[in-house]
Amino acid sequence: MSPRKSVAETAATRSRIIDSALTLASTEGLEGLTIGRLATDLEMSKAGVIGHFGSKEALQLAVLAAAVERFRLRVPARAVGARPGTERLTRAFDEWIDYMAEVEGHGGCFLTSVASEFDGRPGPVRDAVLDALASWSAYVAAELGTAVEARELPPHTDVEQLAFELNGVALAAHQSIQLHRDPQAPTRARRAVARLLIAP
Amino acid sequence: MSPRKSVAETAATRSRIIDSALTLASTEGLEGLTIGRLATDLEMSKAGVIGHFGSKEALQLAVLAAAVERFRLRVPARAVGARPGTERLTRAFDEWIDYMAEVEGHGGCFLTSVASEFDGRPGPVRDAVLDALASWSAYVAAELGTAVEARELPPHTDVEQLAFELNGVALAAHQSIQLHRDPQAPTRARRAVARLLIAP
DNA sequence: GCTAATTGCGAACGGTCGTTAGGTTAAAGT
DNA sequence: ACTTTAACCTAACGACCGTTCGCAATTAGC
Repeated sequence: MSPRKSVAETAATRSRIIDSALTLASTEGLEGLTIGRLATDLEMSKAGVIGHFGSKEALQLAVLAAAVERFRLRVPARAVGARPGTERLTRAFDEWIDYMAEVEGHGGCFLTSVASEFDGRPGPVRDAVLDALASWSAYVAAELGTAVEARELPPHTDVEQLAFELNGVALAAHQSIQLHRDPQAPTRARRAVARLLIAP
Repeated sequence: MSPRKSVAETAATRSRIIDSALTLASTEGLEGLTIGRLATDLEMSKAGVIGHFGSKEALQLAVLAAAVERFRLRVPARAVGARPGTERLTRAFDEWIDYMAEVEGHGGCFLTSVASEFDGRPGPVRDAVLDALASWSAYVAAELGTAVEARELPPHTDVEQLAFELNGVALAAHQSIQLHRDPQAPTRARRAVARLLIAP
């Protein structure tokens, strides 16, 4: 039927699968994702799809890794230009909020959704989620530490507490956008971040 | 085999099923809940289980309704004793946080989990979730309004904004407890609520 | 040009899914 | 005492699940 592709196109097919899987999993969940459905969407056979990964769990991990990479490129990478401290953090949360509000089918921040889906389900997927969130937490904590040192925040600031509250703002934004589809959510979230990061 | 039960015990069986389904769905999700698995846990046949509800979706709605009722009895009902305004709201969030931190197998606030699971899945279940959350939102907004009238909060308070941020605190608590199993989460959440509700 | 490796397909596997039909048994109504 | 109703069962249904096997087609290495 179709002509065979060169080896260089193997990676292309792989990422085509992951792209489609990301879209599918953002509505059905990472566990609700099925190989048959994925194969239909891609106009491939089930064997052709799973052959690239070996098992469903490996596919799930690959999809998650792709989502994490996408988040990294979209959020922290776009904030490197800003001055370390509150400025960079504000920028990063700004980007995150924009990212969640994009409606190009990928259903908000995939990582946030999967974190909720797998919170009570031990295994490699949960571990990978925890890794990604730990990395993000470390990033936020480091920037907050810088901000305190630079006196942008009061010296007695409880960094862990502030990180907790910032995370809450992001989660509230995610829910407002995904569930309630409230167009004011990004504005509210930005205001909340500002209230936390700009010393009163 | 087993003796037939009286009609009065029909409701008992029904609630036995719902109880078990709540436990199961709090780890597997409401969609990941399975009639076969449920029947095995209850030592019943699949037909015996589904016969009480008619379809899986009806079962899901019944489970959700039970979770909502449980939340109502646990959170707002326990706050009626407190004075309307910030006092009652603080009490309500206190109860909510305690509720989420309970580890008796029911996996935190079920409503919060399902809200995330069905945020991108239209249908009766999503509608029921939206109803429940709208009711809770109205409750919070009303108490905040009372607090503003009573000058417990500044007159220029943006009630919607404050409700958004309070919701974020609850979501952060849910994630910290369920995913990270951080024993400090309740303390952090209470501190965050206090920072929002006690005028600086 | 020949061989080896890669890529994807078709078909099938045992298993589980939600749902339904029909039968059995006990309780309720009269 | 007899009938009706309700609760629950076994058995089966078609559909789909993830996974595996063998095979055809194409490319890469030599």
